[in-house]
Amino acid sequence: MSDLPDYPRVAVTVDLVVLTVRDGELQVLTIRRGEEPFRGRWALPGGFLRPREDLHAAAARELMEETALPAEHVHLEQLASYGAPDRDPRMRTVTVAYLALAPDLPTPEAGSDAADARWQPVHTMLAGAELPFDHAEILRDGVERARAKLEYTPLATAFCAATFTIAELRRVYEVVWDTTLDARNFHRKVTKTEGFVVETPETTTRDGGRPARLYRAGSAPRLHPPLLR
Amino acid sequence: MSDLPDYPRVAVTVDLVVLTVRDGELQVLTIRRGEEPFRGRWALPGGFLRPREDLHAAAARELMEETALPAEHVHLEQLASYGAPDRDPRMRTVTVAYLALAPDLPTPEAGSDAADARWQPVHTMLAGAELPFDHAEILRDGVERARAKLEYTPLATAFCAATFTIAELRRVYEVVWDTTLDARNFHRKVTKTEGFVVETPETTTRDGGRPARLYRAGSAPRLHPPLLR
DNA sequence: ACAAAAGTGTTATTATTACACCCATGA
DNA sequence: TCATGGGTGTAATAATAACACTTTTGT
Repeated sequence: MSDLPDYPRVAVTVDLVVLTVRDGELQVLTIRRGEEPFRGRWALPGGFLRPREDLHAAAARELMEETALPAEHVHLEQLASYGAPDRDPRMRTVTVAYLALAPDLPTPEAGSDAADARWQPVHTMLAGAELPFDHAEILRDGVERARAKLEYTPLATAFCAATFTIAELRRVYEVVWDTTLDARNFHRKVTKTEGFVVETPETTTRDGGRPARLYRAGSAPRLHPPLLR
Repeated sequence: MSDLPDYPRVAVTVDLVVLTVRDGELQVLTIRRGEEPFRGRWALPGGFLRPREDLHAAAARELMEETALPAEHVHLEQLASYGAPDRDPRMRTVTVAYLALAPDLPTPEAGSDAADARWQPVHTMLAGAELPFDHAEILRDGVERARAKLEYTPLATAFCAATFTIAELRRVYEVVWDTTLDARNFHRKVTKTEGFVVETPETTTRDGGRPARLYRAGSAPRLHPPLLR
């Protein structure tokens, strides 16, 4: 690196792909833009990086500010960065996208910059040319990341509440992967994979039928062996 | 996003983790810094994003400029972005790191900005506090990405020449994972995994012993089933 | 009693592992 | 001929998949 009054400064933003499983389908959090460009359009939440702010902190702040989701229940990881020279018509921007996975929470409130905030099905948002900027590409990448990570990490638990049944966890896999899984084999596999889930003393009948044991997320960072699609 | 004379511009750089397998160990391409800060120290190659340049194009350009490696034989993918407010003592920077995997090529020439360029063992560069900025963290993340991707993608072929023997491919796995693998089972697994490698008519005796068939990289984007560590 | 969902048992198939053994070359 | 690494066969073990069956609740 040389020194650089001659090198251009870029506006850095953080955008969020916040996914949840709701009504049996994968949904993404969208905000209605309150500012130009694309005012009134549904878009991914995001905003500018602040002068002395870390990237991850900026993502967590946007999650709070724009969506009012309780951050402690949300898994947040960096997804990728996007910097095509013309991705924003106003100026040169580079955005660092973050992927957030949330349990099925109440519809979020709109924050200061957003006129409205709403969960919408991923397939709807990717079907037409709904999303502005390169948000469709970012969303596709986020969904693909989530799909891949369900295989070899215990990340599916991030879509569940603090305690959950094995069947609820299975529905996460079925929705994200768009497949059906054998409930009985899935049950064995999950409960036998070291560190994936931890048994609690409680049971629930909220899914109907025989009471199901409730589990909490385990501490294993990876699944051995992986759960293959 | 609101409009933003009030929002700060950030200097965006691209840094490269270029890995290869050389002399039976995993090595990383380093350049000796020709400028302050950290002049004279070994660091990851990198440089500033240009005004109308895409991120991937900037990474490919830096690979050419600073290391003079033939880009067509190098796998290049985005790794992650790093933006701690004090990561560069000069100014606020965000760097988009790219991971490059190269076959065992001749020692690269130094480019314009670098006083020198050299392959160095990864374990050496991570042992002390050799690397400036947050380059040690970036290198660790790059190595971890490479290790993980060998399991479920055919990426190991990126460390090999255009044609390679199964044993050469196995040595890549052994070096990157720091394990030993059963040569006979590895051979079967690789040749039977659909789309991993494609047989060529040629053989070679460059590894000694009985002539080994040469293969090219296949077209499968993922390995089914994965090759587990 | 019945429906619904949880959870266990059993078996066939497939994948993994370990290692004996043969093959084709250079020296 | 011997050493070296390439490559195939085979049998034990382990993981996966398919599905019959029992358990425990709400209605």
